[in-house]
Amino acid sequence: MSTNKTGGRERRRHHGDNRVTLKDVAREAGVAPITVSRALNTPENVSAGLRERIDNAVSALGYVPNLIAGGLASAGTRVIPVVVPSLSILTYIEVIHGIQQTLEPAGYQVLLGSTDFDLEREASLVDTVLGYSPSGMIMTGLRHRESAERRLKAWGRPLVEIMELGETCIDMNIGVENTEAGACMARHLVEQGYQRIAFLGTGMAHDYRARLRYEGHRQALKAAGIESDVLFQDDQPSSYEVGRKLFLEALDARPDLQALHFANDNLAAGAILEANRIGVRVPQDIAIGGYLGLSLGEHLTPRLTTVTVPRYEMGVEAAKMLLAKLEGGSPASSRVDIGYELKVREST
Amino acid sequence: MSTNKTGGRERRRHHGDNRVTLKDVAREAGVAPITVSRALNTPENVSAGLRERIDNAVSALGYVPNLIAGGLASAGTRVIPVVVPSLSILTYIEVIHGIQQTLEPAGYQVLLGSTDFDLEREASLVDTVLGYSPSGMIMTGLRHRESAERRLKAWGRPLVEIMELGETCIDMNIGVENTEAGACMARHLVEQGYQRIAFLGTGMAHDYRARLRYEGHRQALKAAGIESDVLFQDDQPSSYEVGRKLFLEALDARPDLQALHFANDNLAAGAILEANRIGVRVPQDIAIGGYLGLSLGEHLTPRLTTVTVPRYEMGVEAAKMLLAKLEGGSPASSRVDIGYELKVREST
DNA sequence: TGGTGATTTGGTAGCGCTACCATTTTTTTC
DNA sequence: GAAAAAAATGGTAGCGCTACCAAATCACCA
Repeated sequence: MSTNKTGGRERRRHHGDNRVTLKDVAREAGVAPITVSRALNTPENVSAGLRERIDNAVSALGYVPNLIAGGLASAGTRVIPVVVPSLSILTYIEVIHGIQQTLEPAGYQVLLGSTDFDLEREASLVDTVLGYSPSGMIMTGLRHRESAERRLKAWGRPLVEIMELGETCIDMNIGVENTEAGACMARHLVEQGYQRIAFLGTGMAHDYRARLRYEGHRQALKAAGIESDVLFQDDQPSSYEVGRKLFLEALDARPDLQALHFANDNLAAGAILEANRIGVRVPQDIAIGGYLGLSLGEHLTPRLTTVTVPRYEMGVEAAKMLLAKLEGGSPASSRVDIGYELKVREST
Repeated sequence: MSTNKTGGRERRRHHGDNRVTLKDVAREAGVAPITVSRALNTPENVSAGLRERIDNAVSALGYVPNLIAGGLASAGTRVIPVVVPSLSILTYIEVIHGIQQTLEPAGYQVLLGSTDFDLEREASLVDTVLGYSPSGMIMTGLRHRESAERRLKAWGRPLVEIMELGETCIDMNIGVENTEAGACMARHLVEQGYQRIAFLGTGMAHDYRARLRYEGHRQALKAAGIESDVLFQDDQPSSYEVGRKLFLEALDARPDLQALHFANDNLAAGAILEANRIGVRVPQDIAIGGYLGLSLGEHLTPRLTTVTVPRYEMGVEAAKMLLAKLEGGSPASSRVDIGYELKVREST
């Protein structure tokens, strides 16, 4: 029975998991706890000899720091909440992937939050995650409830708003000009000689970035002298199935249409796959354009013309901006246009 | 200059963000801090009158609990780390989605970790995330480094291992019998009359669940009296592109093949899309089967025969098992076979 | 009306760590 | 070689919250 070195009534006040603590390491190494703390956090302030003794004690005891305690005592917990509208949309996943691949090697962990496009939920999620004393934070979009915005500003730590670009971000901003991107595809369709062009999207009631792209689409058509404005939409989240549905709906309702501008590649792919099935020729019978640059697009027949956005890279860059600020410096720029690219392929 | 009510040299020892604390609420409501804590955590132990006064103070001051401090003082932090091999594989994303949609409404936050299929990284990630005093945890697979396994056992809190099914889990287990699933598709192909069947997969060196499916495939073929065993593999992660590559490689190397059993639907979809493009008829020229049940499969021409696994549901169930245990009870079962289903469609 | 038990409130002592300052030791300088 | 500066180590006091126990209040019944 290993009573305990100190021999006392070690009843361990709380429910302690009996984890090895910094104190244990200190005892083992014969130094003060604070010195162990230093050896781990700012090794340059500890003499080489002690450092080694402490490192040995750490591995001998299998010590793992309690980040919660550290977070309470100092500041951040090396947690970075990432708040996105949805986890069922590939776009956000790819951004998160980029973020995660960049933050994890730097010793930060990603805390996931999703809002289902509901700004009210976003606001309450902000409250919750701020409770974890995060070191920084990444949020989607530039529009938030006033309460959330106020709290984030008061919070005062590094924050990157992604996906969208605007004048008035809280701290840092990286994204694309959605209006521009929408206009880009519309212009392309017009240049290809199409006149009767529809825009097809989903969930545009809550996804205002999709609305921005639609807005760009309309402006571009107008600029080209096309006044008619055809819109098909659906409330379900984007999927191949909804793309297929919107495609059939459009064919049925407006057989005269020459080109379809889909709000994203999922929808566009669903349309092309259905076209393949029912023998509609793309682009001869009808042209199809998308947005995002999903890899699937390149494997379709015909390959999908799309406006690609470097989603993974956006995540990486957002994380880098955050890291730059976390590590005391400041990012090269606090407002980054990650850009987009029109990929003209055979579907238009 | 608002010096401070107490009038003192309020230098605020640390770097405090000046956040409203429980103490502030207590002062505002005219009660002891501990009472506020109770009003928030176990309101049934506080009289209605006080409860209301405290609630008012909370919203008047905009108090948000510091979960870090709470986590340190009590036990868990209401954080649930979810450790997966990769965030670029749709399967894991869908599982995470299910987990997140179930845990978030219950007041738990998901902490994301990815291992890149490296058990060494997994072990160190386990150390890191345990540092956050999580309330519970979800991990992928049943095989871990001995050190990680030891720590998790010693940790003693709810843990669900997902994706795979086995006799010896650490705490709770939900998943599918990969060997069985692999055998299921192979049997189907044999029953359809195909004899010369290949298995095509990626990253099988590190993805042992894919190896298990291959193993099942082999056993089924053997059981059917087919001794030849053709395997094509690639080291890159699964993608449409790699599926296409493997498909062409197989056609080229073994023109006599009758059926291709792909390790997942991403690969199989890449193959069908390429077949469409180069005019290979599926299944007349060659049959194609997959694994997972990605929605894309249903939109291909021909539609993809696959073994579906309810990935989102697996996430939901894993989270429910965890919640059951976290809330003091115990899950209906600590080992759940989420099952799979052979979806026979036109590609075989 | 006093005594018993149930309910409600409060006090105290940490959870494990680090900021801040004090002390000791080493190095540098004239 | 002594004084001054720099570097290395330690002590103490919390970070904001909750577990545990003690005290006070209330309800109830003989």
